[in-house]
Amino acid sequence: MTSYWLMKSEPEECSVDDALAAKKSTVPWVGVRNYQARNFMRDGMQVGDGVLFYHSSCAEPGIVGIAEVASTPYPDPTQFDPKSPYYDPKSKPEEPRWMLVDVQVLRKIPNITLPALRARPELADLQVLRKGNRLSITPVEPKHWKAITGKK
DNA sequence: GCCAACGTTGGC
DNA sequence: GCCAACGTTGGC
Repeated sequence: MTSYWLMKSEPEECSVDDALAAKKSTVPWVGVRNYQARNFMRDGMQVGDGVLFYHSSCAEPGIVGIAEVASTPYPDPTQFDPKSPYYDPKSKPEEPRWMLVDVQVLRKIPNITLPALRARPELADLQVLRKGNRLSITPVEPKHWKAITGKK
C-alpha cells in the first residue's frame, strides 16, 4: 500500500533543483534530528511512496516538487561525522540513532505557496498547515495527495 | 529579527 | 515522573 508524505527542506540546504541535479535526481535525506520524523522514515516509508517536496525557511515556502521514496531506511552518515552540523556524539555506529531514506525527485512543479495551500478548503486539514506545526516530515492523506498532484 | 509553538534536557 | 529552562523551527 502506497503512502504519501510531505518532506521539508531548506532550499539553502538542499533545494528541489539541487536534488534534480544530483545523481539519479536522488538525495539522502540527511539531518533529521526529530524522533517522530525519524520514525516516519524508519518505520512508515516504503520504496515508491509519494513525497511532496516542500521548501521551508525561505522567501516563498511551499510545495515545489513531486518525489518518491527511493530506498529502504539506513543510518544517516552525518551523525557520525564530527565536522557535520548534524553530528550526534551520543550516536554509536553499532547503534545508530538516526535513520534516513533516499528521496528521488520526479518532477518540479510551480510553487504551490503556503497562502495558495491555505486558500484551498479541501486542504484545510493538511497537517503541515496546522498551526504550530514544526515537524519536517508529515504523512499526507490520499485525498490531499490527489488534490495537490491531480493523481491517485 | 521577532516570537509562538513545541521538543528536549536535566534537576529534583 | 514532573516541569522549568532552554533550544529550535519556521512563518512573518
